[in-house]
Amino acid sequence: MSQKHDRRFARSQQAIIEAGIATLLRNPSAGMSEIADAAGIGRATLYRHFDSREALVRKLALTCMEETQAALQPHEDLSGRAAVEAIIDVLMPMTDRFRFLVSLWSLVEGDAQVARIEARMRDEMLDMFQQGIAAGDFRADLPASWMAAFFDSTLMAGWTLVEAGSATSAEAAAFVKRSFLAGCGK
Amino acid sequence: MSQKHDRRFARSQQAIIEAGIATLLRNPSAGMSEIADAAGIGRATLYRHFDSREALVRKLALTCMEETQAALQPHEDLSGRAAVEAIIDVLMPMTDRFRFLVSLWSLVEGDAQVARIEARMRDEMLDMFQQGIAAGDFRADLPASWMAAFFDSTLMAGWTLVEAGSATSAEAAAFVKRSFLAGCGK
DNA sequence: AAGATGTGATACAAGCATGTCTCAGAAACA
DNA sequence: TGTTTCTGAGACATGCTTGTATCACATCTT
Repeated sequence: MSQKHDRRFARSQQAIIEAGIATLLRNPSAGMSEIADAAGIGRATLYRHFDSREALVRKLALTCMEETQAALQPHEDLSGRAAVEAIIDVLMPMTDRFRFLVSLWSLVEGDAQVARIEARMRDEMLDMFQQGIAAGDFRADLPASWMAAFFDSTLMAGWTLVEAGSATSAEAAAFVKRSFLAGCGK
Repeated sequence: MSQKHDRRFARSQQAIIEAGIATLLRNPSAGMSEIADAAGIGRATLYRHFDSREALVRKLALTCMEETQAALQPHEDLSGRAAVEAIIDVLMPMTDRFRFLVSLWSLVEGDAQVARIEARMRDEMLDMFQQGIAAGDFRADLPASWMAAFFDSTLMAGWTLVEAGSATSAEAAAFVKRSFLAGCGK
């Protein structure tokens, strides 16, 4: 990778991304000051890393998508129930990333690159469910588009429970698997 | 009811609420100008009806909760699967109302009255699921708190599908029923 | 150690949304 | 019809956020 920057630069960058996701998730209309404070850096430094608030939000969204995709990469070959279970196990602990995308979608949906990547990820999901239906793993009386929406929303429900303190991440993952597979499997 | 106002006043009020919900749902950071435009009224008039943006948002949330509760009222005596099916049928066409609450929760979660009403509605939901579990309608290996979260999220998934144009409201309702009851029923 | 690079603090200009006020005109009421 | 009530348009002050620029200082590199 390109190591063209100082250690400090990389450290700030990381702090910004982490704090940015957390802060905007908690308060979607947080300003640059609030984000800088949360990251433990000066506002001026934040602007040195990102030209504008819009650029920052965009970068955060892209990062979340990249990380999500990277986490799913190893399980690309799986399909049907096995794929669903693997994806849930991988995604449940990544609360922030996926949730950032779902909750703050309206902030980035206009961006072309973001939209392109999202479309690709969605298509992969649809394929996965389509395959599962064809293989007899999933019920045939529900369209793949519904399964994809249902899957995302069920993951969100799991995170809700974890955030509310009503369940651990592992417990929530179990609930998600049980309810989703019972709701779509056959 | 108290008819202490002009027809115009009532008409503006209604337009503001309708446009407010729709506009803020589309763009959570919409300003008073944008909302007034959407309602087809002047910004000054908007301020005559609501002292501040915060008061407006609060009113919108309370309205959504009232309408939701009023719609559910007639089915209060139902329980188990029948209750779930009835609630889905009633709520699916009310996309905006419930979705406003879910999507813009962070804007109103600080308000005491809003929180009180929300807590009551959630408790009623929990009771409903608890009863269903006791009656053998729902699986006993899933906590009622999960079922409540799962139920809300599945409704959201249905609305997502409708909004994306992938299904009609009736179709989505059928998907929601099928997947939710299969995912929690036994 | 010396130079390069990144940082925090601060000041600053500009834009935007908020909330207030006024006034002329339109619509409702009785 | 005459009076009351509501409205739209616009001016206005204010505060907040954005984005830029500067300077002294700290940290990294070599």
